[in-house]
Amino acid sequence: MRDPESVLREHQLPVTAQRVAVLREVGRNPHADAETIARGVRRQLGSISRQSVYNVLTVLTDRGILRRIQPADSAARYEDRIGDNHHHLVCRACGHTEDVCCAVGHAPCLKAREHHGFRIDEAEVIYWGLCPKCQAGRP
Amino acid sequence: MRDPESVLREHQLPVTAQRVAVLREVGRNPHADAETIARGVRRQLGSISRQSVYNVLTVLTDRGILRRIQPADSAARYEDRIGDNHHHLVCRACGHTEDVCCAVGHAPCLKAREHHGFRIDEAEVIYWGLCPKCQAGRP
DNA sequence: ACGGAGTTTTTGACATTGTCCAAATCTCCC
DNA sequence: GGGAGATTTGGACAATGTCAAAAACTCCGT
Repeated sequence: MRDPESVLREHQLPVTAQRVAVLREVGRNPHADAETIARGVRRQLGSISRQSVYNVLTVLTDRGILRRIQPADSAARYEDRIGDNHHHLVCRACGHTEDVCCAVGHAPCLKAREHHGFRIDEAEVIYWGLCPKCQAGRP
Repeated sequence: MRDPESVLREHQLPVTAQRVAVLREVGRNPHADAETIARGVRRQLGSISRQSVYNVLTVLTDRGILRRIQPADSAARYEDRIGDNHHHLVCRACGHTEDVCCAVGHAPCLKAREHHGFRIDEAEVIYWGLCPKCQAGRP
């Protein structure tokens, strides 16, 4: 992710310490959940309210600056790698998440054959399995 | 889904009124969440504890009798259509969920090109969009 | 049928993740 | 600097689950 402050300005969002710090945290720590991000921001700023973390993440996600992913059995996670339509590999045991390139090609990489009248805007793919560590028996 | 009682016996699970009722509810109401299932079971049995609903759903899911799906922004949902590797169409506005056939072919219908050492057991695909009703402006 | 071992259900407390609201604070622009 | 409007904060609240121990039930052999 580029300089957080510039990113905010480009999107005409007021620049606040909280937003800058959250963006920095997500850049440093892809697939982090809200609580992890909050802890990181507290190391940067000293403190931040829980509500602000959610406010910021929501605004940034709505503007398309961040992407929210929400695998089963874990809190929502955030990443700043957007627009390249990659997918995720998630460990069933420890929740560890990795990016994988799109299985097929360009976005949208998949098209449902039937759409039941839905207007589809995204195909999300999650590969479930066990990460190397959990296969070895220690999560 | 076939006769709930037979299904339980085949899996060597003790047959209890709660399990039978939960299975019946899920069969009747695909993609229902735990709370919806609990309400349905209460109509059948008069009452069931929240914990039992979770116990039953967990046991049945672990045995592969039910499948749990957990789209972002909604509670876990359950279905009894398993083994055919179908996927889901989820409405971003109202959460309404529909089944769609596998986009490519047989299970597993997708293979990640990189696997980062993960042992992958399932590829889950969720198509996000707006259902016909929400497109029309009333959810 | 009956008894009893082992499983399941219930109850109630607790944890996590997130939202709502109003007041205080801050950012941006003039 | 001043001020309008947006953001952050703090505290209560909601939804979705999980934990643990006691009560109830199912199944199996007799």
